[in-house]
Amino acid sequence: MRLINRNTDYAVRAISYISRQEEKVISVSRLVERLNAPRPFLRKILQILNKKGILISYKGQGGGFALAKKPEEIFLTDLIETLQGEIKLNECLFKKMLCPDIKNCGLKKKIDAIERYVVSQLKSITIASLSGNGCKARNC
Amino acid sequence: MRLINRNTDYAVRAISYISRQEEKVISVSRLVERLNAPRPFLRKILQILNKKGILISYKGQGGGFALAKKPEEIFLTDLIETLQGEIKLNECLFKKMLCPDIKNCGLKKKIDAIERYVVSQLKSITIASLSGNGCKARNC
DNA sequence: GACAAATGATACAAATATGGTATCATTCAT
DNA sequence: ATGAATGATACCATATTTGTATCATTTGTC
Repeated sequence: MRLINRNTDYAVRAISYISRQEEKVISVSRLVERLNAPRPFLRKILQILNKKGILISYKGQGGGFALAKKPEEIFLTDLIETLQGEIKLNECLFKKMLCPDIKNCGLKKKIDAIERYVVSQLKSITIASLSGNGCKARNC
Repeated sequence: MRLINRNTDYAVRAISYISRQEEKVISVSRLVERLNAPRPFLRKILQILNKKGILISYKGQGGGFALAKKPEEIFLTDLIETLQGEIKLNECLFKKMLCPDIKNCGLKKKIDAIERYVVSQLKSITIASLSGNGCKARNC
């Protein structure tokens, strides 16, 4: 039961790293070196972030990835939703089969409330808020 | 990314159901019927809850499972921890490999705070609080 | 224009977690 | 004694997560 998986974690590290460099465009080779991430796996992640408009990619010699937004505008929820899918702590496991009246399920209501809180908290986290923190830990 | 898996969900349903019956001891056969759960799977769950002191089992003819505690004393966290393991939203994925200073990781700190909140909320949920709610939905 | 350095796209595979099955042993009320 | 129940445990199927491999396309440099 993890809120953040490896996709997202690599993404956070990569974006944080890029955001701290002088140069804007950083190659995968450099990221692989710094993050100790498996190259094809990291590439896949970066490609997705590119498609989603969080990064911009440049092909050809001297190419790589740059931020498409300011670090203050990249939210953790964006990364999670892009790389792990919608944030749903709740997702009832039985649907109509077992639950004649899912709307009145006490458990669902309570978990829903928790979920709303978690999402609201995650929404407040940006790459900038992580880096600013003196977070050398995540290699950012 | 679910807070509650099928183990726990079946457990909640089973315990809720038992708590609402006149008789104290309920057989697996009856639970299977009411909950529409796969018998061997449910048995495994009930056996674990028995070992953990949440249920009491009675062997032999007329046997089955009874609550070992009052519904107000059975917390959702107990069930989750017993059946899914410790509640850890956070669990850093890279340990020492990548993180030279995990204690100062900004992301970890933030997720930790969220985790504390979630656990505190889950701790406030008991079987009684679910059943009392008019929760017919979960077949309790 | 040729070439090498980079990403784009995509199919495949290994490892792990989750959900479920099967079977035999043991206990106990009748 | 017997049958109805749980105890213990090994196994299997499926889904998800994590990672690999490969070929196509783009682009800067000579």
